[in-house]
Amino acid sequence: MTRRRPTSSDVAREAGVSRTTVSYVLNGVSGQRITEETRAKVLGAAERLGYTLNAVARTLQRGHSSVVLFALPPWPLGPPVAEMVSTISRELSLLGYTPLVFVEQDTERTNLVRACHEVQPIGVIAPSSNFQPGILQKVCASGARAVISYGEEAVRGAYSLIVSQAAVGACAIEYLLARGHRDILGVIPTGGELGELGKRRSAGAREACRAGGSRYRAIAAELHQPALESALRRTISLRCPEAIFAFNDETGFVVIRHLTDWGYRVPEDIAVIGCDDSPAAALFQPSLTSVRFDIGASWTALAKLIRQLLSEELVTGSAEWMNTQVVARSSA
Amino acid sequence: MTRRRPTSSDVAREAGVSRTTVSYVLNGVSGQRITEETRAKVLGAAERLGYTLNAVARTLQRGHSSVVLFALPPWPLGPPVAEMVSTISRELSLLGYTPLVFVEQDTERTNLVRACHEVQPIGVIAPSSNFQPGILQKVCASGARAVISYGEEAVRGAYSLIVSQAAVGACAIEYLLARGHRDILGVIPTGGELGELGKRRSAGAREACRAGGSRYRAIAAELHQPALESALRRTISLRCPEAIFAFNDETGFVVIRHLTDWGYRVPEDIAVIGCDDSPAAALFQPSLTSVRFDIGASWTALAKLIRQLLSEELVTGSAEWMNTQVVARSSA
DNA sequence: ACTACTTGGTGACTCGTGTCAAGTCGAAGT
DNA sequence: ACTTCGACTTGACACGAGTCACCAAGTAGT
Repeated sequence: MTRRRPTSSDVAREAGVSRTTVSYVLNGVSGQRITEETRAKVLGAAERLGYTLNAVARTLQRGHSSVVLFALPPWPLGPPVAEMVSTISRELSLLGYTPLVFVEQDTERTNLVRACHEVQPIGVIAPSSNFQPGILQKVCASGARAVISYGEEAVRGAYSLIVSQAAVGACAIEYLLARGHRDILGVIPTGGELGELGKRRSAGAREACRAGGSRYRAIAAELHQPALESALRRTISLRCPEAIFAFNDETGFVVIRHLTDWGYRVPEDIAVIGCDDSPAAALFQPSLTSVRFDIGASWTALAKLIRQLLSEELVTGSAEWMNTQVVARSSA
Repeated sequence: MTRRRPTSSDVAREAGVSRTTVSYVLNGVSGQRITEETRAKVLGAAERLGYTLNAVARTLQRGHSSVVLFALPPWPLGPPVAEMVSTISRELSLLGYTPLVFVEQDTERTNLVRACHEVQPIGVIAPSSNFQPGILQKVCASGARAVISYGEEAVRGAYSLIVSQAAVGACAIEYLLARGHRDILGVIPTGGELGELGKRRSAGAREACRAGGSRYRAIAAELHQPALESALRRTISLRCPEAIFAFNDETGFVVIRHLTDWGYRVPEDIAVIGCDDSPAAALFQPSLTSVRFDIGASWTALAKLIRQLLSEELVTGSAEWMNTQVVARSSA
């Protein structure tokens, strides 16, 4: 039922020429002299047989495929990341590469290396947290010509896109400072990679408060748990903050709900700012002020960068790759 | 800098045996007699050299890799899909396969075939809308041993997971009928693939209403646009429905916001039910009743199915693969 | 001492493509 | 008649692994 795909030998036989000639014609090799007539014969035979080249064989011979592997961290990804994935996919696809997404497992980080061995991608884009010592070398040894890391810190030997979560926190704080708030409380969820993200954003917030001469406290607890509610109540009754910086919009929703339940008015008594600018933020009552961040101003710029990296030799460098911006609504 | 990876020939040389022996030892081929001493020599040499097998070469020889390609439709994917992806990834990874995600382009559907040629996956999981005539055959010809389709309709020749959007709509309506509502309005967004989804859910809703002896109207408009607001107002003033079925939670939020702005009480005057059970649904005021659907009750069951398909010959069949369930909250 | 059989291991071929060096055959130049 | 091109073709090797058929040495049987 599943017929064997025709090979270049089949095409050669059909066209009555040698396999070498077929290869030269189909790859448009320059420096070889081939008559228009022969070209036509080969092309016609390939067409008739429905020839498609075996990419795996070419990968074996070249040492790398045309796949660009895009590794994603294991935690659930929101709409901005989804958009990033689909846009980069489209751009790479237009450039003639085959974009594939690799979802990391929280258990083992070396799976990225396994995936690289499996498809020998020409390019790899992965979170910087993934590049434990030795990983980059293994990825390169698998044939990758360009490696791009994205995340908080730079990776030596890879082109690093700095996506700073600290900057997100700082952006939120600067907005609150500009509104005159001088006592700010951070609410940060714990647990797993989300907790790691939270620490980063909170650290950026604390630093911004220090620089702006403002007080900063933070409470950390698991979302949707009674522990968060009680910690929040205790902290607030101890000393009521002027504003609350929520790790993300969902945390913001929870905080606002509790505050209003307890009789606080938002934003009159306590202002609340979230992060991520999720769709629900505009619809919530009161509507939630949130930090919107675009990972990279222009996707075509990223695509261009990737093409450069792939066409030339392995280049290293780094770039700030995050725009943050507060979307002001009624909660702060 | 990027040293060549050692090959099995290198291991053979290091161990002082032939390449054949190395292959037999490393693959644990039965029916071959190999001394414990030789085994140890080979294993030791492989260890010393840090040998890792070149998967591409094996793919060339076997005709397929250990990659399972998971194709995703081009529209933005919500948290449930993200969870599905990450869970299936984990399960397949545990089974020894290499799961990779392929994000389809809205422009060209044949890109899936290109990706298959590039990595020659052993298994392919793709939306049923992708299987235009001829596509399945090409995917199989690229070496795939198991093909699973998911979506509204079944695909001949592939194992089909029926994921019925109509059932989601029907589930919502049945809940409303049980609550005694007899005049229901559907609010469905338009545009692109989301619109396609909407039509399906709305059709299921209409059918359920017909079966239950209830009236059903639907309005379709682009979300967050004035057109939706005016259409909603006009329709309601014409005849006030007892309940509103919103295509998804976000639509539900918008609807509730408008209704309360206009002085209607939810659910006393008009009940509202959403779909997707998004995190914000519980936090919204009033909290939004929503249809939760698990795509497949048990992921391990799906993993088991995949393993079966991969280990045995190509099997076809189909299964209903959707559980719907209403999460009752205050809005309906 | 000859054959039969087992043990332990190897040479050679395969998968499909790229590419380089060498060879062929006709036509044109001197 | 000899050389020199142009336009190919041919053959060979490489990429890295899997695997079938065979072989040399040792052992047992008669």
